[in-house]
Amino acid sequence: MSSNASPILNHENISEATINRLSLYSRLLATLALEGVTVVSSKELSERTDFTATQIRRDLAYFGQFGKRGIGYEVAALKGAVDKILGVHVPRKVALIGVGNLGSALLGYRVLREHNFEIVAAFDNDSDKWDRTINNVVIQNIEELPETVQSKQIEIGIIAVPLHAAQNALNCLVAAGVKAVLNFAPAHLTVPRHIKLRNVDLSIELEGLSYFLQHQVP
Amino acid sequence: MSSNASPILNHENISEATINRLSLYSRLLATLALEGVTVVSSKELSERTDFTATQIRRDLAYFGQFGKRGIGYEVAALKGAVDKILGVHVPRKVALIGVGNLGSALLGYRVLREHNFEIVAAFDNDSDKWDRTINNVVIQNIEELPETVQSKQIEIGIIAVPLHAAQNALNCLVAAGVKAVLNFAPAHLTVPRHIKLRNVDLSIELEGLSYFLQHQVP
DNA sequence: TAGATTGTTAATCGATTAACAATC
DNA sequence: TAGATTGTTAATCGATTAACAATC
Repeated sequence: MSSNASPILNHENISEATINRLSLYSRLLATLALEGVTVVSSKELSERTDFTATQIRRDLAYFGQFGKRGIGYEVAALKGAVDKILGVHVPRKVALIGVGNLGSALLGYRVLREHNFEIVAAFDNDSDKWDRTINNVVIQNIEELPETVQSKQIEIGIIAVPLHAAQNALNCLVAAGVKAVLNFAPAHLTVPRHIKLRNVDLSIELEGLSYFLQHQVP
Repeated sequence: MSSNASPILNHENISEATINRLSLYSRLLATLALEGVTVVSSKELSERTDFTATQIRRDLAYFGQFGKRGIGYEVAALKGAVDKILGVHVPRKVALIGVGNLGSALLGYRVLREHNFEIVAAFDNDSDKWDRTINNVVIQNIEELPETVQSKQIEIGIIAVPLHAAQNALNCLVAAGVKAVLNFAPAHLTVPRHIKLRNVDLSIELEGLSYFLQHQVP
C-alpha cells in the first residue's frame, strides 16, 4: 500500500551530473503524462533528450529497479520514484538575505513555491527596511538570523545581496546553521565542505555563449 | 605592441567544464587585481578556488603559455588572456523573446551590458504590447523576427516566455538564424546541433538542493 | 515462443591528477 | 647556484557506452 518495492539506496557516490539529469527526466515524464503517454522505454526517453538510452537506464539503476523488461517504464510511477529520489515533495524552509530588487522578486516567485521552498524569513542590513512586510514576510535585522534559523527550522539560505556583501552573507548563514545555500550574486564564494552551495550565475552562462560564438567554425 | 605571444589555439575539444572554470578564473583574477596582487602562482590560485593547482595549469595550457617558470602568472596579463579566450570583449547583439515580467527586467539588466550583450530587439505575441518601448527597445510582432535578425545582425536569442511557448520561441529563433540561445523557461528544449543552448534553469538548482538535503547523513 | 527492453557487466572514453624535466 | 613554479607527459580515476543475459 504505502510506497512500494523500490528501496532508494543512499549510494554515497552519485555524481551531480546524474542528479541534474534526474531533474530533466522528471520534467520530461511530466510532459509525457500530459500527452497521455502511460508507458515509455529508455529508447523513447532518449529520443526526447540529449542522453543515450543506456545512460538513462544506468542513472535510474543507481536507485533501484523501476522498469519491466520487454515493456519499459510506467510514466506515472517512474515520475513518482524520481521525484521521491530528488526529495522534491519535502517542504523546505528558506531564509532570504538581501531584499533589494532581486530579493523582493524572489519573495513572490512561484517556482520556489512549486518546489516546496518557502521563504519564511528575510533579512537586510538597511535599517529602513526592517519591520516592513513583503508577501507576509517581515524584513529583519541580520543579527536576528541565528535565532530565527533555529526557531523556524530553516535549512536553506538564499543570497541576493550585492557582490561585495556576498561572502559575508554566506558566512552568516553558515554560522547560523543552514545546510545549503543558493547564491544569486556573481561571486566565487567559499563554503565549508558540509554545506551545499549552488550558484545561479548568469555570468558563467554568458561567458559560455561568448566562447562558443568566438570559437565556432564559421 | 598589439596582442602578444599567446596564439589562442582553437582546439576542438575543450570541455565545457574547462570553459566554466575559465569564467571563474577571470573573476578571481579581477578580485586579485583589486587587491593589488600583480603576480600569482597556480598554487595561490588553487587556494582561493575549489580547483587544484595542476588543473588550473592544465586548463590554461590548452590555450597557450601564460606563465613564467619559477615565478607564476602576471595577474593583469593573465586576466586579459583569459578574457580574450572567452571572447567577452566582442559585442554581441541579442533578440529578446517575451516581454513579460522577466523579459522587462532583462531589458534593464546590467549584467548583460557588462558582458557586452546588447538587446537590440524585443518580441511578444501580445499585440497590445507592439510598438511600446522599454529601455529604448521597441516591442515587435514575432513575425518580424527573421527580417530583424538579418538586418540587425543578431547572433543570440533570449527566451523569456512561459513554459508552453518556449519550444516554439526556440524554433522561431533558430529559423531566423541566431547561433546561440539563452533559455530562462524551465523547459527541456530541443535544438539542432549547430546551435548553442544554455539554460538558466532554477528548477535544476532547487532539485539539486532538495536531493542534497534529502540524502545527507544527519 | 519470438520480440522487445531492462538491468548490469565489461570495455571504452575522457577528464583529473601525480610526477617531473624545463627553466625562470 | 638553489629554490620555485611552469608546462607537459604518463598514470589514475571516474563516467559513459557497448554488449548481453535475464525476463517481461
